[in-house]
Amino acid sequence: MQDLLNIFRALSDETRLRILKLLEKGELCVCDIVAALDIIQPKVSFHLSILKEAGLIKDRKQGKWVHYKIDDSDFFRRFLLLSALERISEELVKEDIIRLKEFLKIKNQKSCKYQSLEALCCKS
Amino acid sequence: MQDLLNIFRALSDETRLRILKLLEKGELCVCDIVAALDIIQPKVSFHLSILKEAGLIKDRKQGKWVHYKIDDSDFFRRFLLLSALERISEELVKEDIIRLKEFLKIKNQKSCKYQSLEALCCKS
DNA sequence: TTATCATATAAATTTATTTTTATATATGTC
DNA sequence: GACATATATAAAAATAAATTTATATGATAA
Repeated sequence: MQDLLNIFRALSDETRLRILKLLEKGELCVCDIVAALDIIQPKVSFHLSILKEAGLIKDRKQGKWVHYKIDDSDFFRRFLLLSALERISEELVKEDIIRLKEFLKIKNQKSCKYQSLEALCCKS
Repeated sequence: MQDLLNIFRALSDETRLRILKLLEKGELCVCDIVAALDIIQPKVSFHLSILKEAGLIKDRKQGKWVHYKIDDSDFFRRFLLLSALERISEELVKEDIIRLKEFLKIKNQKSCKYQSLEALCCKS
């Protein structure tokens, strides 16, 4: 029961649904999400920890960065996410996506000055 | 979005899942639920109001009684409930069901002394 | 090795939710 | 009409969750 409650509790917050809606498009690191949602970093970390705790997302450490993505190892959770996120219109997260794209563009320009370093870059 | 948040918020509480688990078996009036869960009546009314607000259950007034049942008019909600409640083992709500059966037995003995009144009784 | 950057965590605060207690309302009974 | 019963609601209190601010950690770069 606690397992189920954690899942629903994790899904009952607007910020977390916005994060999930972004992660549906692919893996992102914390700073990407901070930029996309335009909210402070500890707040993002807090919400990511709840989503992770609920088994909805998983992380991957790479150097200074921590990348998060949807955890699709459990069928029920995956299916719940799919059917829930489908019900959130793109219109509602439009601004988030614009800010994310803008941020990724600048980030990818700044980093990777040398070809040889490209593989190490945070280009999620 | 608010609609979706209300649904998940409604589902992220143990008392409410217990109520839903009982209602899956059929319509019940408030006093049945109070007896089954063995909690005070205002608490039950509070949780029922949240479930109703989320569109997960609906009520039907009949004399002094208010009967509640799962609202199956929306496909997404119905399907969400089915897949969620399926994940709660019967073991966990065993006691609730025992108390409910006990209560219904006594209730049906007490009321309906006369055949002619039977149709008016609260026998959910 | 000092500085910087990305992220996490802790503590304090604010806000929201749940629970309890008391009371209101509405229906039906005597 | 006075009383009892089922339920709802309001107010107060208790608990939990989210937000902010400050700081810690750990990796890399200078």
